[in-house]
Amino acid sequence: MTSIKDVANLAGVAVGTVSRVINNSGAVKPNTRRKVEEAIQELNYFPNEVARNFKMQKSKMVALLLPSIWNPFFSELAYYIEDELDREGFKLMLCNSGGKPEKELYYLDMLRQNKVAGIVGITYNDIENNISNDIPIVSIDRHFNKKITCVTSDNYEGGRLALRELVNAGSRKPAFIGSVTSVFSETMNRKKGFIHEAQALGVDYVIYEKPDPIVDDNAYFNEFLDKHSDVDGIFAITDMLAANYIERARRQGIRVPEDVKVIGYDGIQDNPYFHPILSTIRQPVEEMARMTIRLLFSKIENITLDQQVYRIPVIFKKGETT
Amino acid sequence: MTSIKDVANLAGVAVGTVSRVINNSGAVKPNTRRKVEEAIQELNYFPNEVARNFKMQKSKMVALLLPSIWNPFFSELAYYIEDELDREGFKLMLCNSGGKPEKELYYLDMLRQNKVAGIVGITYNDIENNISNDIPIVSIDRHFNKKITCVTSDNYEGGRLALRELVNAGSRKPAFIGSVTSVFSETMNRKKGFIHEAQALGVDYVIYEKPDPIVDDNAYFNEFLDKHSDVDGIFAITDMLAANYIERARRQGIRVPEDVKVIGYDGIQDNPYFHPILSTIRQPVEEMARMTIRLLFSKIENITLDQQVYRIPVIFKKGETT
DNA sequence: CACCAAAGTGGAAACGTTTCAATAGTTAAT
DNA sequence: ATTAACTATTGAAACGTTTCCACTTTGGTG
Repeated sequence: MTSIKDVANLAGVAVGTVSRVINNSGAVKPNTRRKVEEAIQELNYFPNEVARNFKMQKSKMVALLLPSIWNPFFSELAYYIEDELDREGFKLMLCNSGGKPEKELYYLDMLRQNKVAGIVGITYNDIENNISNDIPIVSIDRHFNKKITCVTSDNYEGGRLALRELVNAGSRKPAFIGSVTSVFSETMNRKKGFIHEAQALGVDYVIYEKPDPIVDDNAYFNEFLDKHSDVDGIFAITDMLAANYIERARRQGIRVPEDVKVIGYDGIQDNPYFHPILSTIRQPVEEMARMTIRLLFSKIENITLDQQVYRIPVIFKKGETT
Repeated sequence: MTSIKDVANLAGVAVGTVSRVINNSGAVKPNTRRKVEEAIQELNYFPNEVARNFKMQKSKMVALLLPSIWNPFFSELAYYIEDELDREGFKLMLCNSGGKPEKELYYLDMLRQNKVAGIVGITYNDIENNISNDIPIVSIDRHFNKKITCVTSDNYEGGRLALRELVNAGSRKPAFIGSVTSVFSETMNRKKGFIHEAQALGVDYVIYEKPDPIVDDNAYFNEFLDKHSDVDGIFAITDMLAANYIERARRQGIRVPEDVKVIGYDGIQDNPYFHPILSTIRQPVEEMARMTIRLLFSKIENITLDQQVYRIPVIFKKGETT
């Protein structure tokens, strides 16, 4: 492999000079620069990024640690994250943890050994104490404490919005359905917003949560449909859960939206080919992704941030289910 | 940062010895090993992977270069690819090219500079001539020539299977719809199989292709629906196109599957919550992903492969549209 | 007991950069 | 013509490993 030394030899200058030409650092005479550039051309030289990373003791690699890229919400997020990283010449490393704590820690260790510049974490477990202080992290939808900055959609307002939209659509007894997740999860605020708005409006409501992880999906839904036959509106904590509910309700002869209005959360449907087209609280995925990376860049550059949690507004996207 | 030297000092041995302990290479007395391990513990030392990569002139990083991770087919693929890589301690770098040739080349350059161990390429353009020989590549669904090994589903058999299933479902005049893609694309064999099987069975058929990229989607479908009102079966080159067709047909009062049977290709629906549930030729995504990586490992280890193209069998997955 | 092979260990070179102190070259003012 | 003040360049050290050669120790054999 041709190295900076070969270029220096051919151009008749010292390696330091070549380095300065490549990096546009320090002063170089136009004439010298030309000679060096010619040598680079001639030898088809390109800098060894690995050697650079080694010398500099830092890389332009950011890791995205999430449960599964297969999840459409995450894959959209990943798309924009990669795009934003690329704008600054950063690269993305993808790590699927499966949501397993031990795998999360395993990856965290690996990332430390690989001296990544930063981490975007979407984790189920509290990684706060297992991460060395020197590596910047921004998490999405999980708020641990001040070491890790959190970006999230405005779950609380989303919950309020969902309740209002259900009521607007005619629901008299709306229900929130979801799974109990980590105490650190920001998504629980969807429930909180839902409840508060129902109370503010004086609306009767139901909360129905399943323990996470799901042991018996069928049992969960059957019990719900049995117990709460008077419910005429559903706010599901995710679009997938909403779709799942609708499918099961349909089998029991419950019509959506005629009998029951349904609103999901996420906005994963980006094409109108599959039905039902969900009414949903749309997360501004692109904005979240880009903000996450910009915050991460700030942390990498040691700029202290003024907030611990950044909440991005959501919008209601009307589909066929309200 | 604590280095191998600190460990050596504390343990009272030479750096070489510590290295041998860490890598289990060469002989080390049990007693010495213990001392070193204690020092490692005490200092909370972990090896600097970047320095290692530098010294070894190779990394355990594999890049996945594809149009967009947002595409559900690719995100499933990426999931399994990462999983298979991880089994051998390899890491995955994700690159979205947007299908743009210049971005593909830009990434290829970057990957070369970063000395990745290998590349999985899902590209729209012929990258064959723009890649240095020394970096192993396996491509998915694109067959350029012998330098790049190709993994693909058995598109030809998939096409034949689709035709047969349409006929079985009662179609008398099936049509193939798709976009004209790169000549290197293996996916064109879907059409070939479809045609051959139709001819073999003596069935009347229609081929309707749109130029890629799509300039006017509406015009495309309107023209097709106009011109070919006698068509009673559709084999769409992808599931997304099938779903798109169904939606448009529905608006014109065409019922699926009563009036027209539809079969897609890919098998992207992994949950039964959204309708229509497509009848489709399911690509064995997991198997393709794992085989791709195993072939890549072989190339990395300089094992010569016996084939240029590896075709994996597909299956017909019956949905609601036939 | 002397010798030898094998096992264990030390030490230094090398990988390709960047950076920095030291040196050389240039310009402009006296 | 000398000097001062820059500008440009050189050359070497350093980053944290691995590897290889040379040296030392160990254990077994004649």
